Amino acid sequence: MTNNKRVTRADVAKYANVSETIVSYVINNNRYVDKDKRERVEVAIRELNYRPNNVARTLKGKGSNQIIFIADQITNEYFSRIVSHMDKFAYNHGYLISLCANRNSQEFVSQVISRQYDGIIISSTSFPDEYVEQFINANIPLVLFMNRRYHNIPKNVGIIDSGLYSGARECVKYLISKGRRHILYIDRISSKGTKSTMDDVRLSGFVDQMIESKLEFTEEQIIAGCYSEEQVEAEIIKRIQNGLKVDGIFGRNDMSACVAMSAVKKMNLKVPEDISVIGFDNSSISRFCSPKLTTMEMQQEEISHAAIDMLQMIIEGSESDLRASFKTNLILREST
Amino acid sequence: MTNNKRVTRADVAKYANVSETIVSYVINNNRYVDKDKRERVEVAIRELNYRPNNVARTLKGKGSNQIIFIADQITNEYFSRIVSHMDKFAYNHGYLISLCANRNSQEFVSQVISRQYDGIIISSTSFPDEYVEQFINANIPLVLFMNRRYHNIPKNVGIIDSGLYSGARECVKYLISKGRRHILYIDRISSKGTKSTMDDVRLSGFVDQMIESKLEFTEEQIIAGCYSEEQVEAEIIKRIQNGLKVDGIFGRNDMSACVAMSAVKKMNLKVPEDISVIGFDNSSISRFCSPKLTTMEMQQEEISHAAIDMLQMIIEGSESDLRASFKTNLILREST
DNA sequence: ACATGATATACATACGTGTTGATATGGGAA
DNA sequence: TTCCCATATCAACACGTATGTATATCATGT
Repeated sequence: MTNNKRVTRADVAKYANVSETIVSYVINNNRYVDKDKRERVEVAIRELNYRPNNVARTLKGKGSNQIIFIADQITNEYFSRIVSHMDKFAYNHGYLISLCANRNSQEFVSQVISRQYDGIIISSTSFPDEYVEQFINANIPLVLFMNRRYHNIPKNVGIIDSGLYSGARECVKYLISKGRRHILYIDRISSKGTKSTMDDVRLSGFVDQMIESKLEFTEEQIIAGCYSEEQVEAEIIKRIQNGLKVDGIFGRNDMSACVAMSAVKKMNLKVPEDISVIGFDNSSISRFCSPKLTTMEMQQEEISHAAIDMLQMIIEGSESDLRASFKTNLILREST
Repeated sequence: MTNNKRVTRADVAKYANVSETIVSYVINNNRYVDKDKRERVEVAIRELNYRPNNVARTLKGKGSNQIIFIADQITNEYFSRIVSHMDKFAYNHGYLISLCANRNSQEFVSQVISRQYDGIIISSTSFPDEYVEQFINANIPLVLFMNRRYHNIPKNVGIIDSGLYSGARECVKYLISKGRRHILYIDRISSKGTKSTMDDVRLSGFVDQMIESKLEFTEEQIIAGCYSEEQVEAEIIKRIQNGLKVDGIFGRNDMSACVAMSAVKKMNLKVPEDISVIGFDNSSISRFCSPKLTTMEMQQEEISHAAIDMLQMIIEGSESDLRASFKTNLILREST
């Protein structure tokens, strides 16, 4: 085991026979430094394998080069793609990403603030407004995904509409264009302990479009709050057997839609002949299930790029437009 | 907009009319403090909403309470489950997790070291040994997933065998038990720019078991290095049409297995009658594809728990066993 | 000749915290 | 009394870095 003391700026200075200040100037490249000394410092840095301590720099106010991404559900394919893209783009800007899910506590908020992240991205249907406000008051650069409705967002907070709301409306319209009138909405299958998602924008989009298109619509057409696939299937079957008329199903995500398809099959009905099914996310199950699922694709890469870019803008303090909206893309397959 | 200066220990001291040192003692609870003053400090902390700056504490050597998880492919369901579990367990220990994928550069290694993470977890088939060594030399607590072979790992580095190697062997044995003799291996569909995965333990498991079971085996039975589903399908069809005998297919993950099933269907062969197919990961596509895929389930929650626990052990310096291995679990469905 | 600007260096301070060592008080035991 | 220990406090330093301020040298232009 080699000697293990952290190599510091003082070591470099000693090795290069210059003052610490010179070393600092070379590293930050913001002052005149004699050519000869500069070279000696560079050699010393390489030789000693020195790297400025990021923690100390952060304390001095240079930023932590870290971004935190606050989400709720991180365990689905659609989300992991976004994370992956963000990770990539963030790194191009020199940032590392911390990820966390379902941390809706004051304790957590305080921790985040005390860690001096350079920026925060929130994509959560359950993260309370009150906590978002604390981040805003702490003046931390912030970008929000409009997975749900926010109120009174200042101009210096980035907002990204990833198209979920309009996408959900598109889904309904498409089912209508296929002659469907009696549409069921299947919410996501939640893991225990997660809140209800009644302010989810996909659901809002669904409801708004149903009303705007003057389709008949009651609460019975929404299946939500289920914790297992079996429960969802049972609910669907029960409602249809109780006389609810259904010729179309809109799954909040592809998983929900697939579960709905199993339920339909179990009732010896055919997809899409008897009931059309449409999903959301264009995840891999939508391509491999049978029949293949018509679904809505999001511009995940573009969205991720926009989020990181916006954050960078805010961090740099440049006065640019911090609102962006994206459209979803309908992928036609066999289930409609 | 409220006044925005960071509230610091000095503010608390002033508010409570005590010295800064007293505040520190109250927070760290490591010295005698007068009961009255203690209460005043506690009130002040609450009133001012003070929280010790994590960055400054880190600089003073108290640890950053951050862990970094280095991976290669983070965009699949199996992995996102592990991340999700880790996030949960880590938070219970007071840690936040940074996530990053495919950062195989010296620059990145230096960055990680300079950020003073309390621990590192590596699950990558491509992260070079040389960099791992740097982490070890820097004395950063480290846990490795045996996704590939490592050499000369010191005793104070945690190692977790998640069962991929033995699981792969189980898959082969199971196909053999079903009377299959001519088995094809389908590697993962890689995104451009990723390295070949010839030291992947699943592949090793496959090869070793094929040889041990004395099945005929040539390189032609391995389909790897493809960048798209179409390419994989084409390769399978080509080889079979060229006369390669195939009655079983082992997909490195469920996605590969599903693609293989499409190829088989396109040749008007039947799964499982003509060719048995087995996957790996028990991801959701394995339940929704048709026929439903036999696959191998990993103990993701237990593995994640073990990783965080080990890291905690190393950080605390307690002398415990830092080796753990898990078994996979065969899930029988329709494809075999 | 002088003023000016570019080049070049170093000291001292600050970021917000944890901890050492010194000091003070009071009570009980010798 | 004197000694010891528990209680209680705080000034000063250290972690590793960035930078404002001060100072010095030198070439250039007037």
